[in-house]
Amino acid sequence: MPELPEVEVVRQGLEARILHKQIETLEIYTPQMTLPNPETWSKRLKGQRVEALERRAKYLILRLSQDCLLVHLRMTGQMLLQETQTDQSSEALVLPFTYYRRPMFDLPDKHTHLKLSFSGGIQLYFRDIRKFGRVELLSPAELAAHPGLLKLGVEPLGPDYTWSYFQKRLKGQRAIKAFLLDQTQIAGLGNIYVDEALFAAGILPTRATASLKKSEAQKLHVAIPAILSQAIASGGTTLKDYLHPDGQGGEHKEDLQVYGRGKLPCLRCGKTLEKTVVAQRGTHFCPQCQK
DNA sequence: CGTTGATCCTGGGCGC
DNA sequence: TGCGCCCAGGATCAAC
Repeated sequence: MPELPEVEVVRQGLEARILHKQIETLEIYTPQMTLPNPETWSKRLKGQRVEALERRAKYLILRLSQDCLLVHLRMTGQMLLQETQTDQSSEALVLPFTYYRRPMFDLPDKHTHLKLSFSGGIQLYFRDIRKFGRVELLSPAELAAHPGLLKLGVEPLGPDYTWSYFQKRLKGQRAIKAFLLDQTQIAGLGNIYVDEALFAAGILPTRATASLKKSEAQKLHVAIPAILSQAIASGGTTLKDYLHPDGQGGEHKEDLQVYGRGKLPCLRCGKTLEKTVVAQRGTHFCPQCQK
C-alpha cells in the first residue's frame, strides 16, 4: 500500500525519466478511473510537457504546460514506465519495465487503466488491480482548490513539522494510532509506518493521545521522519503490489520491525509480537517494548 | 467533534 | 480441483 515513502520513490523515478518530455498520445482503458470527462483528455493533454513532478502526502502531482495530473495510488496503484529505444540500425527495441525482475505481466494488461506516450519513446502506464486509485486532470486553479489536498495536515518531512505543531495536536482521548492515520493532522502516514513509528517510540497503539508523556511524544515526533526517510532511502516497502516505475520492488520490507510480523519474535527483545485491531486497522506491536 | 460501519475492488489464502 | 468465505486497507460518506 503506497504511503508517503513509496509515492516519493515513484516521484523520483518518474522525474528522472519524463521531466520535460511531451505527451504525444494517450489511451484510456478504464474511464471511471480518469476523472473528470475522460473523453476530453486526449485533445487537452496532447502536446503538454511535464514541467515538474511533485508529491503532497500520498498524492503525486504532474505539473504540465497548462494542466495538472493528480494521482492517488490508494492500495494497489502503480505508475510504470516502458521505453522504446532505437539503436544504430534504427531497429525499435522495447525495453520492458520488467527488465530488472521476473516478468509478471505485460503492459497493458487487464489492470492497466491509462497509458501516456511521451516524446523520446517513453510510455507511462497507470495500473491498479483493485481500482481504488484515481488520476484527475485539473487546471492549476482546480488543483489548488482540490478538497482532498486542502484537508491535509503537515508534511512530516517538511519544515512545518515542528515539535510545537505536533505537541499542540496531541489533545483528546483518541488512540494515538488513529491520530497518526488522520491525514488532516500529519499527512502521508499509512498503516505500515504508523505501526513502525509507534514501535520505534515504544508506545502502544491504543494509548490516548493526551496520555503520552512529553518524553514519549518527543520520541514519536522524531521517530516519524526518521522512519520515513529510511524507507525512502531503501526504495519503499514492497509487500505484494508496490513497484518502482521501472518495475523493481522496494527493499524496506527487510527493515520492518513489527508490520507483518505478528507471532514472530520481537527483533529487539525476543518476546512474541502481537496483532490486534486498532482504529479499524490490523495493528502490530511488541507487548514488552511498547508501553 | 469523534467514532463506527459501509463502500469501492480484486487476489490470495483458507476450510471443507 | 473448486467453491464460498473472509481479509487486506486509503479515502469518503452516512449515521449516531
